[in-house]
Amino acid sequence: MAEQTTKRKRPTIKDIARESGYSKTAVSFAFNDPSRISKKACSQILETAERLGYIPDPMARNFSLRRHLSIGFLLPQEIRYSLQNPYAQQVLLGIGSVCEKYGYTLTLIPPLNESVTEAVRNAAVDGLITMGMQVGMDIVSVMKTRLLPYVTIDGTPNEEMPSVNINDEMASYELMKTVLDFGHRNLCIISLGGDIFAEKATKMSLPQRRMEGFKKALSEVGVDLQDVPVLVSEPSLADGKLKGKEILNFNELPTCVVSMNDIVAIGCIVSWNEAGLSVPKDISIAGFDNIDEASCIMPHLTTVEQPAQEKGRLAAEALFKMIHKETLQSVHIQIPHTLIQRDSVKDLTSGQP
Amino acid sequence: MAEQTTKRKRPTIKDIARESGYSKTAVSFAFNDPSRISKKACSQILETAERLGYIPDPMARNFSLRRHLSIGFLLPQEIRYSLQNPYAQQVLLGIGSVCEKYGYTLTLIPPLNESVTEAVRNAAVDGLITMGMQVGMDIVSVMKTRLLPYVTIDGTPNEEMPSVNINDEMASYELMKTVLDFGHRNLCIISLGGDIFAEKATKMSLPQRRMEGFKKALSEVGVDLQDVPVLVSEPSLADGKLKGKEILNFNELPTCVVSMNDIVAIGCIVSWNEAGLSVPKDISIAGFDNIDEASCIMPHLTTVEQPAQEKGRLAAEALFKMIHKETLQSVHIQIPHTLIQRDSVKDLTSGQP
DNA sequence: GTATGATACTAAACCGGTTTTGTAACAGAG
DNA sequence: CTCTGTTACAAAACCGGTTTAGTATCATAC
Repeated sequence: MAEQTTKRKRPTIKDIARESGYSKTAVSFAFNDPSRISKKACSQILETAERLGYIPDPMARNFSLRRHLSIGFLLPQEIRYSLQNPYAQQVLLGIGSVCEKYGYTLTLIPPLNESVTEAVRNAAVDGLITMGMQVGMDIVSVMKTRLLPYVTIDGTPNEEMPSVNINDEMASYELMKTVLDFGHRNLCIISLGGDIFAEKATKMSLPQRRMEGFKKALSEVGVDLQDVPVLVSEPSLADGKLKGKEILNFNELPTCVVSMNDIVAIGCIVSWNEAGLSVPKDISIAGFDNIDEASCIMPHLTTVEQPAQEKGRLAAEALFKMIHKETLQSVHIQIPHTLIQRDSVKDLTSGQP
Repeated sequence: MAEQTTKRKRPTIKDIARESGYSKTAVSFAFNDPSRISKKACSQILETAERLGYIPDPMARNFSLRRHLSIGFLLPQEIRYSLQNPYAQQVLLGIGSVCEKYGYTLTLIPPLNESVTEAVRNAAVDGLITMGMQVGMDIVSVMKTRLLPYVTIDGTPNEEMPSVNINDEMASYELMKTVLDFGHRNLCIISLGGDIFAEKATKMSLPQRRMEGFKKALSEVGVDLQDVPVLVSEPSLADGKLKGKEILNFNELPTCVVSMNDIVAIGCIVSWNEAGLSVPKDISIAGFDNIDEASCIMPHLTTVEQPAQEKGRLAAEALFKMIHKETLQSVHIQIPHTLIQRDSVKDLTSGQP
């Protein structure tokens, strides 16, 4: 009854003030700007703090200073998908290295109760980096209402949407052209899906932009995009394997599969190998991203190199500029891509003079 | 001169109270517990909030409620190393999926100004997961002083150090025994390094524990660990390649390299392939972790499977238990490992009856 | 007609820091 | 000796919410 719970409580600045005989102000100065008080006061205060085990509460400090010292990375899908994708991992790495440089932490924000909007409302961050964000989404208005600076990677460049992109349409065009130049006409495309924004995708979404590039290359050789089967895969090895198997069940096996994503392409190769097929002898495949694994797997993957880390870095640098200037300037960064021709697409024209 | 900066300010709960004609309390209830006020009041307040573009400040809420809704993952080294390591990525994934489940964000905490201790002092989180933490480190006392719950993965199990581990000594013993059973005697070991705790490593650090396992297996066949060259590598593909090249310059090429880390083992294979060597014909190698890439690379890597995601998940679940019970109970979780024999270690005994 | 309780609200305290404002003591300038 | 400026500190306001304690109104019970 009379027994008191021994729930220890952290000492606060007030306790240190009382115990050391100085004021809260003095304690605050001792930690933040010792030049404002006498040497004696400072040492007495710090000693008291040490003795009582006082560490200033980071949350209270941040609240008072109206900052978080953290930027958020809004995950476009459940964590297990987002972080499973090596491309996203590289982007994360790029963002992270900039955070490190500025002494910020990096907050990974998964959808809250399956609601990305809710997650953004509650995010305790100074700015946000998103992937694949498009204008008109609820999230955008929440970020604007919160006056939260944001940058989107792989989203739709727009005046109210600072962005970092490669030229996806051009890159896809080049990739498809390479495949077509090798004589492939019986194709299959694997598009991107699985993210939370997919259902609201507009014409200018990332998969759509890449599809436009494919379409252009196809039309140049007289193939109608409508006649090419299109699968949609989540960006994971597992789903890639699944799509690979699915393709094996086609009435007519394509001579080449073009995937918008290396990890899915690799999944295909793995499942085809398991089924006894040899790549590119029996079937060719091209990917997108040039993740590290693309040059490890046999055969080495023909793909488009896009500097994922660089994307993350640039987005983060732009975001920090906004945070420090406390204004929402609009930036659009486009960085170069490179077509990487390796061994996964067979040349059907060779030997035919 | 007279021009006022048009720095928009977010409306606060006070503004909504004034504008709607109700009190702060009423506004708070409208958002958090509408049953406490009348329907009319609630709708008027929410309407006013909508009109003025009011979203409750997450920081102020969290501060008031003494919570962060975020747990921290303390990166043992610079971000570019930590997140480059597929093993750590899997751990992260495991932690993240639990955060998602509880509606928490996951804060990646890089060393602050190269000081992990400073980073922990300032971390705005409800709990911490660390990797390779050992008793007696400064960080531990900071976490205890802050009354911050914590769990360590791959650290030294200890009464003041809740932990998640496999039996590293046993796993290493088994791995080394496999190599020795295949007749290898001319070995090289690649140990773990590069993390911020390395210099303070005690006898019970992770590399030391694994070394003990190696030592035991070696002694059983009469080999002294002292006679085995040991390299230390950061857990990255790049450093793995470097160590691979270094080994090629040995006076006598080992018949088998045993790495404490798959990513480093893969780096070795890549550099050996580039040098024209064939694995395991010319040189064998065994790894540790069984990352996805271990079964992609040729030859498939002989390694120890440890459930990295599961480690992250268990650590996070334990941490959430502590957070919700608001007490620092000590837990020690050990999970099983599996030896995975694949094709990267040549059987030197076959053909010799 | 008064006590009782529920309803719907407000005022004020609180979370733990930082920062502005104020003041006493003292030094140096004129 | 007075004026001014500086030093070293304290008191109080502030950040933007939540929560406790309190009050007025009204319905119901007795």
